[in-house]
Amino acid sequence: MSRPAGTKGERTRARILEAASTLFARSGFNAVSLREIAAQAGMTHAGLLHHFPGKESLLLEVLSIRDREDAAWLFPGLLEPGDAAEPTAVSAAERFWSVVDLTERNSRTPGLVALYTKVVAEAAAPDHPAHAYFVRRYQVLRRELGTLLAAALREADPPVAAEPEAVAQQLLALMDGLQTQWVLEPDRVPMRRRVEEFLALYGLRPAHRATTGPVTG
Amino acid sequence: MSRPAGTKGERTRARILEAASTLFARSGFNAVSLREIAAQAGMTHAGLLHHFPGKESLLLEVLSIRDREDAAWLFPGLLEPGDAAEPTAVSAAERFWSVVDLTERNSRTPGLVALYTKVVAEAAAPDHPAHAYFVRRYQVLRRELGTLLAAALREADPPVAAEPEAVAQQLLALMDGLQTQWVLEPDRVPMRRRVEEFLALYGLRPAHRATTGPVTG
DNA sequence: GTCTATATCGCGATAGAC
DNA sequence: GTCTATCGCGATATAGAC
Repeated sequence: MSRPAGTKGERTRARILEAASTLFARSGFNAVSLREIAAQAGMTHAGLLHHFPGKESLLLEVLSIRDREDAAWLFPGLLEPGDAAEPTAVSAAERFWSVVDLTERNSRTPGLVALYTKVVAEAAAPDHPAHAYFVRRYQVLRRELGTLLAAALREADPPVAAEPEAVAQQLLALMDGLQTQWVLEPDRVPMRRRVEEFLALYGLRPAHRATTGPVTG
Repeated sequence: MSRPAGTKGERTRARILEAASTLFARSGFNAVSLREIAAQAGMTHAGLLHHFPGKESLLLEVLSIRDREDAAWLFPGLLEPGDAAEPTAVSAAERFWSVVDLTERNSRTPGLVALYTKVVAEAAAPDHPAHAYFVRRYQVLRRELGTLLAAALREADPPVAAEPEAVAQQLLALMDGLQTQWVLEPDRVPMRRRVEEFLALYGLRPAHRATTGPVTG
């Protein structure tokens, strides 16, 4: 909470991001104007646009911070090798199921889930500022999740012969698609259950896990 | 191609939709202005907005026309009972696999797929003009696809005991999620193959189908 | 009544002065 | 690094034309 270290520009950026994060989470994307965000950060909207090229990129930055926090926990050592938690403290199987837990976590922040879905959809355009980011994101997730899945499939009840990266791609698609439906109709879409049913088809079961609460609430 | 029948207002609406469809498919959503669409339809942008409440709803209408064409073929008799093709000309199993074929068809129109994904994402907001439409769309798809799946599961190699609507929900989510990834990286996402792998887990295989080309090219 | 146009608003984005 | 000024945009209200 204390003032972040760094240059004045970096502190201003952080101030803007905090204001944007609060307002987006509260009111969505379209309903919030750059002028509001700028006012909350103590500037005009043109001043804000000196730090971020546009409104869309502001949303992307807010979401990718959250994304990076998740990734740092799930795949320690992937990003900044600095101060990640002890790398091999948890088993591959445990970390795999914590990926599934993200589904549950997302259920608690429907506003941001909807925004994330929106940004992914718009990033389809090759010239979109977030395009390269999402391409890389899915590549990394497929590979890392595939590695965890390979281990889990070997340990499965009868070991299952399946291409881990293909299953990872299916799993990521299933989770994304369930989120789309869940955002529309939360009560009719038991995300976690559908994911577990899917994994059970490959012989993967949650086993006896404590309610670890693996990711920051 | 000849002038559509109906009142003047209906003809104007059709003219606007044709202009919008052309321009959206060519340049996407954001890059096209209401003023351009209106000009191509021979009016001012305010005149256009007399027929459609906003730009978003214009896109929704364009996409839902296409959606309705698909639905009319897959689930004859669901909508206007007027002149649908002979209802029981094809078996449930055949119609089920033609749903999967839609995935292939979509691969040929990446621009519209991206727009569709974008609209679904934005329709998450309960007050969005398309919200009710998509809620109903997924309800109908789950139910109808569930019915087809129930028949297919009974005929499966060893008959599979699974909740048809739950499998339908998984299948729809998988297809949506695969589209998201495919739009970003067409070469790395073999949609059709992933869907078939998934259905094989439930004992469902395409069997010996001719290359029917079930939906209008 | 049905349709279209003019006028005005706040918006996101850009250019240039300080 | 922040501002003022300006642009075209989507949207709304309201008045006018058929």
